[in-house]
Amino acid sequence: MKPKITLKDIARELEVSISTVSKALKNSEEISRDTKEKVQAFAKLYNYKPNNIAISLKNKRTKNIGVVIPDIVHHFFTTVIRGIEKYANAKGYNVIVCLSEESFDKEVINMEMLANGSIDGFIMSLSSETQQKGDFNHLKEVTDQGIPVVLFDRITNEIDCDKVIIDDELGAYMATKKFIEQGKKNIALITTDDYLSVSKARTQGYLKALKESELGVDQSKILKLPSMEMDETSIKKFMDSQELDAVLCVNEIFAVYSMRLAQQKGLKIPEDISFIGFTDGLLSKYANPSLTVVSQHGEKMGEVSAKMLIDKVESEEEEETYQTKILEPTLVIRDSIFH
Amino acid sequence: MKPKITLKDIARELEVSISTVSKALKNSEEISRDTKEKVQAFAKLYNYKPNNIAISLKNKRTKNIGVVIPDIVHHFFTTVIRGIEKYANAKGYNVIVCLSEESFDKEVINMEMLANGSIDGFIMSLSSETQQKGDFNHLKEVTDQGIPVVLFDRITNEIDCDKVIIDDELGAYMATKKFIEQGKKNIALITTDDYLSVSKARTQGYLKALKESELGVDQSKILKLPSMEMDETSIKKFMDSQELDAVLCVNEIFAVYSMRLAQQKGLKIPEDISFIGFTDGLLSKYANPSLTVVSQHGEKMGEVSAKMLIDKVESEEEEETYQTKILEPTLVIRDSIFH
DNA sequence: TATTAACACGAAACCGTTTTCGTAATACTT
DNA sequence: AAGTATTACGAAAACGGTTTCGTGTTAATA
Repeated sequence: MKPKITLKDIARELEVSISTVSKALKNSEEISRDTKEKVQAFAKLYNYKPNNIAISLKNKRTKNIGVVIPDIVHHFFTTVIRGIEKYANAKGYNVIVCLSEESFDKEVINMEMLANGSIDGFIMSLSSETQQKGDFNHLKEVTDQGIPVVLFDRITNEIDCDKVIIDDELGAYMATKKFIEQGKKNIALITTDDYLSVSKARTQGYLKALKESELGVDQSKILKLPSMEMDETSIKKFMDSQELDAVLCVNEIFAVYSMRLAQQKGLKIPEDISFIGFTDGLLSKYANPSLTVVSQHGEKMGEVSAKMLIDKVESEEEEETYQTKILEPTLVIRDSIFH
Repeated sequence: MKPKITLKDIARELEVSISTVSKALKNSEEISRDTKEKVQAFAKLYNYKPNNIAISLKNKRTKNIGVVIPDIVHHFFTTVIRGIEKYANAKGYNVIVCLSEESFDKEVINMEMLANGSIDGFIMSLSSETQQKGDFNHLKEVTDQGIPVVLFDRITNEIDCDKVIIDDELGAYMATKKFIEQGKKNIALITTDDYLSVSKARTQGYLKALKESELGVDQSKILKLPSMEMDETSIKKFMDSQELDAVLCVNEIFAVYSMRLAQQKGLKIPEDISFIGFTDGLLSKYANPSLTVVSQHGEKMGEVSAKMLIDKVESEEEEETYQTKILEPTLVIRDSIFH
């Protein structure tokens, strides 16, 4: 057990003042060559490293960023974290991850825990409960205190801050259009209630593509589930009640599950029925057949979010100008549709 | 913009000393009822919250725990994090996540970043590069400084600290035994080189089960890949060169991919060939057919690790006694084998 | 030789808390 | 009335750094 050594220890040992040690270690011009060498050698020998907490207190900067997300088991959030981590780490920042588990209360508690000095800024995606309630006071409090916030994916327009999203409407539009081009006539949508900002946008994209075509919209071909939670019964009932030849799903799990239902009915994919999902995860890649998806570029989204946040944290000016970055989704073509 | 209020602000405003404010807020007996009420009311009005950093500096306790893992995109690690987060959060701790990306250097850098006061302890799983090199000096340094460490899943015996693993050997043994019981004769293993502690243990379980049976071991039925990275070519070559009726894989991706290869050859699962993987992730559940797996109970593992760490962090005594918890794996039976 | 400049360093404030200890003012004994 | 106990508070140190400013010593200048 060799406990951490402090400036005071070095100062005592070398019989100089703490200030001298501090300056010597920073190679200050003020200190003589001799003293600097002595101090630096001693510091290296005893492996001196400044205490982060003390520096944070002095600088009022922690070099930590708080990430509050609804879930970590979903591939999309996982890749976003990776993107954040990558950028933040390169800039010398650490990432504190908090999970709201889709709960408003947990989101609030997590933010309060972090907002008292632990972090320099937040990157977050709203819990479904928060979007449903429409209560964003916890965000307002934080921004009021001057703590920078970047919202990604699940955002709200009621808070002024930087935002990063993908063009979900465009993604769904592209996917639906693809179905139409390939001659599909009965195109279903499996989504969730509109309170989730992403689902709403995706539904709009789907509707837009259909309205532009001669097919038109058939409300009975839209299944709105209460949440992103898997609900096998509802999906099965929906799939059984319809004559479909294409299905667009708001995530990859819904898509893979409904593919299986179709296969069980003896339908051939993609000849009889085609599928497209959202989120380019492991599931899509290794499903059988592999699933065509709208990729959300989670890692990129994480990097962009981290860059926006850190830029704001490190900028001197107090300009209150916020931007919303919209990333382009891309269609990753796999075997669940015609190539 | 209303910046954070400090004790000093309250003291100035109320014309009392900082100490009085501090004590009043803690409901100290020393302070008169009048003063306490006045201070508390003022604090509530201005939403005073103590600064975490200052408290950390004073207490030499951050209430942060550092989690260093090789990867976050894999389901197993993701569930472990969730388990850690859940337990840690309930205890008032925050979780700082760092990714080593299987790189030794990143692991070292991450630990050094955190070891200078940012965290009270580490929970980690070694990067493959670290296990390969066998260099654990960064861990030794940290434990030498008296920082508690809990190692999970990918561990080493060269460091004295608490450890949490599942009985990988048993898991593989159970799976292989299952194949044998179901009359399978040509049982393959797709794994990685032995430097990965988990792969080594799993291989041993596989070998043990075969040696106990009349089948015996056939080295040509074992494929050792250089890492957990997907290597489609090698797996395809291996699967093509063998007459197999059962395959045990060291993760779910290998398993799902080799299932697909078998299906492409026209084999029926599980009649002609059965599959078992490790890791009970989304992939296993939604694969077609669904994949039987050895579940590692990641979330449980995370909770146990967090509990061990926090117990150590909060214990007064400096007992240098370490334990290794071994969790039992379970077989989750799905359609890739006979029920 | 007196004045000034350069050099090398230390004292002290500061970041925001907690906590020990000292003490003035009041209340209680005898 | 003198001594003691209690109450209610403040001063100051401490956590581990950074940074400003002051100062004693030496060297350069007039």
